[in-house]
Amino acid sequence: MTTDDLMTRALETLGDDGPLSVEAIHRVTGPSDVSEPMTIAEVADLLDVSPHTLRYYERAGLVEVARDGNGHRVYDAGAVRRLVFLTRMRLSGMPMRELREYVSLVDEGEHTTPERLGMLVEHRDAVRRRIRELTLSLAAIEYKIATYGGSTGPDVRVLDPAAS
Amino acid sequence: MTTDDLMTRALETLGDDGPLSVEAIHRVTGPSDVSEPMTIAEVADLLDVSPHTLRYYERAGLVEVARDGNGHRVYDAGAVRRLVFLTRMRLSGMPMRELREYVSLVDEGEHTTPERLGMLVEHRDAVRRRIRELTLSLAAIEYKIATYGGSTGPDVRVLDPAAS
DNA sequence: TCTTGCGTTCGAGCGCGCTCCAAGCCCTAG
DNA sequence: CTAGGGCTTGGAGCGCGCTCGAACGCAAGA
Repeated sequence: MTTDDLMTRALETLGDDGPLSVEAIHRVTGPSDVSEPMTIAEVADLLDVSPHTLRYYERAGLVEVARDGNGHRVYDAGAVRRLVFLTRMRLSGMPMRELREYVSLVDEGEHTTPERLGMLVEHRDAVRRRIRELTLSLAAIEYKIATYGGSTGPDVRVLDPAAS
Repeated sequence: MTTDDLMTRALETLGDDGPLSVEAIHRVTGPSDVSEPMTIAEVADLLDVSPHTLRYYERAGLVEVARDGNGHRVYDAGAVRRLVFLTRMRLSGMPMRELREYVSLVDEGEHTTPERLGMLVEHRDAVRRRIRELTLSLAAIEYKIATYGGSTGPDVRVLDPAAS
């Protein structure tokens, strides 16, 4: 296991029930030492994605990466920061298409800031909805585990209609 | 919009911050009037999936559905209950492969109960992890929105290194 | 009667996000 | 000198979960 990546470390940092304090978010949003240029393997390790995926993101136009004398990729602080952002968005379910759109807005300059903010807000809402959906499913799964009788549906009614 | 499906209704029922009380879970796990046989369109509507998807699940061996005189599918209470379960598991991210495995365990009989329970527990843990992951991403997204300066990375350090 | 609409089947197609392959280059260790 | 390992490229391949197309059947309504 590559237990060294950002997300894993952040999750461990927070423990099992962190209230997501401001400091926690600080740790989450910026724990890496973005200073020295990194190789593709190092970045892959940091972000817990494969080098393949990093090249794929570059080909998709999501990030520009310089090359050293041997033609090898060199990820500077800016590239790493962008990839941290990109992988976080991917992990939270933003499709590649939107990411491409977002990045092209960034490339267009300052005046697209409102639009970008709009995308972020929209994605935030989508993530919130997804969390609520999962939370609901989780409750149902836990309920099923607690009352497990087999078959695909020990339906509630069967057990205790009076409880409501 | 098909606002009538189970999940949507459950989400509305809970409001925006429900503590997931027992009654809430009752409502979530068994709100449908499973009594009369249903047509494919009705089930699709109930579960907010397409008829295509229902046929696909059947082809995949996840559920058996009877036919009426015209060869049309007739979903009885058992089939509907199973499909409620299946779509909930799908929605919470269980892959088709595992669902097939689960169902085949059900078909094998009572003695596979422990194994099925194990699968549920494993899935429950996966859902919990996913929720935590999303919650973390959400915090980062909210942070970015709150401090939005443009570019792909107003990195924390840039803003207030002293805050930690 | 004829059209409309909902259903059926089987098989093919598709969008997504990687993931891998093949051929080649460069550097280092043995 | 050679072998190994890590990197490069463009393009092809893949697994997943649907989603759709084509050809057809049946039944109710204009």
